[in-house]
Amino acid sequence: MKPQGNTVNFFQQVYVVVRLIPQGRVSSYGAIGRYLGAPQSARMVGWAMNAAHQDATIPAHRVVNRVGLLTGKHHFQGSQLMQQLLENEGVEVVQDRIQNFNHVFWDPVKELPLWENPF
DNA sequence: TATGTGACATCAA
DNA sequence: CTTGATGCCACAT
Repeated sequence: MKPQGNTVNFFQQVYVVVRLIPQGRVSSYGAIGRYLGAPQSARMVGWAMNAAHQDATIPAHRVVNRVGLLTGKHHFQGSQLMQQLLENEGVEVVQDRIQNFNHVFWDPVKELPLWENPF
């Protein structure tokens, strides 16, 4: 156990939550951070994604910032790959921004009961 | 140990 | 709408 708590676990948590995002829906760094009990650590979520963006089992393209802007698209192989993936799932994207963001937004805190939480 | 960095969030102007 | 500043926490060096 770690007295100071969460190091690797935080990343693992992020991965777990991201994998739970349904197809055709998106979530935000802040929302995931809140779900993990760290509402101020949205940057960590981004960092976790950065560390995991090579992991194909993690749908990183479904994670955007709070306004639905595809801020992380430059980290994908193709400049349009992220948008392509989202549109492929039925998410409308215009000028790197998700349309109807409120409609497709998936907040783990609201949508997800506690059952998936490994803690 | 200290410093810099980041796929963010929020507020002020 | 934009820009700038601040907070946050883990990681890299």
